[in-house]
Amino acid sequence: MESTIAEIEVQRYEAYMNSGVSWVKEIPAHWELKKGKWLFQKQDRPVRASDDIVTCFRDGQVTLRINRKTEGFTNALKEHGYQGIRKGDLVIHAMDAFAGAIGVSDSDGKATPVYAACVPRISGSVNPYFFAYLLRNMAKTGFIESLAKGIRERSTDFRYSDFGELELTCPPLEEQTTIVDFLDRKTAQIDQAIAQKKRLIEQLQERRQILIQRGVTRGLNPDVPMKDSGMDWIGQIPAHWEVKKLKYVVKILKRIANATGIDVLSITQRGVKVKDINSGEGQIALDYSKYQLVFRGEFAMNHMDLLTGYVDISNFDGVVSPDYRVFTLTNSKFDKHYLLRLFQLCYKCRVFYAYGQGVSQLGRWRFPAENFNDFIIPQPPHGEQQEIADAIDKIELASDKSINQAELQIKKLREYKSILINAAVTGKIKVC
DNA sequence: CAGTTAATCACAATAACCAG
DNA sequence: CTGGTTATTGTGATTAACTG
Repeated sequence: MESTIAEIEVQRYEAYMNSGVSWVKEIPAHWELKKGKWLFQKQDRPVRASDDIVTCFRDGQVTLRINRKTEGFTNALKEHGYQGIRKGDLVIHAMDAFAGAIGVSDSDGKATPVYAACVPRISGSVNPYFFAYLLRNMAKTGFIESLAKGIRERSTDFRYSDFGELELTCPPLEEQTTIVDFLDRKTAQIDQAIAQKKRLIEQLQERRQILIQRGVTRGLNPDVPMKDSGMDWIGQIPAHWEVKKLKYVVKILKRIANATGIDVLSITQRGVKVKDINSGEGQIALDYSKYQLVFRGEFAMNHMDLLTGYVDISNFDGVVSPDYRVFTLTNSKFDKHYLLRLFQLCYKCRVFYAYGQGVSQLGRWRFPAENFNDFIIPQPPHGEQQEIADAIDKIELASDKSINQAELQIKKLREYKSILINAAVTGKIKVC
């Protein structure tokens, strides 16, 4: 933590004193500690006819709801107790303050009664943006949550009255503004760097997908002569490849266990995993004896929902839901790992989706056995299948490495950002 | 009664369970 | 096999139930 702070040119204030409050040990000697209520006053404004709803998000942005998103909200039948919000108000969201829902509004509008709209007690005497940074920092460090009186998870109820009793670090006004400007600048830089890393990850994932797709459907040699495949989802394939219906390649199995005590497997989007049925998590079946057997090396597929389902080769002996599809390779001219890549591609690129059936395309879109059996796949020579599968393994390994690295960098940037904000608003560092 | 506090809703995503 | 349903989580709200 200290070493991360050292990355910026650390400048300390000349003198410090004990703060006397629990959440910060010492503060610059010329700063003051003031209760929230001496600095800010709660406003109770009537709602105007033209007001739109202002929302305070957990990242601290306080803006018209429609600026961020328009869906996923319900509208009140009668906006009982609603209040006016004005641009520049320090807004505290009593329910979600513990998670950082505190900020300065960038718009005029109205909000629900769980919001507190605060203005400086003496106009122009404090910079609300400084205190928004400070309070969000107190949320991030868990201090606001520690004040909770209620029992349920979101009961923190950090209301104006609680805010009013807090002793807040209060630098001179010019310093508040200097700190705000500094943090605005720095956090914008950090956010930009994070956005860049996120784009990089997207690009890596996209590129990986393209390479996998190319390998599976066209092979590794780009110069090989091509022919029409007759499969609408591929188009052309190498001229020396063949095609086969799945029923000549794999066989669907259904072996009901009629016994319990066997490991229950779950088919997740990260592969087949052993499910912990004693943890109380997820859905639990009344009767596991009707589950079907899966042996190591066999395929298991969630064909119940072509949107959220997936397919994998099991690394475990166990049982899965009888609603799932277990099948095994029966054609010695095919390589298991090439097939798996092909199937997984068909999920990710919504190829199977086109062959689905059901009442709802959202959540209930199945892949009927008949369509599965008649599904036509490319058949490269066996040795080439192995080469393709090996090449894809390598691609995946390399891109995983880059993606993990970028994710780690994002994590570090986020940490750095909160450490920086913490240091600036509590006077651990002097900014200029 | 108004203002708080507790409970509940909505919606999306994931991974299924169950009855006929 | 088909159609209907569910548990859980996160994050934005709304609304019912208390309390003085």
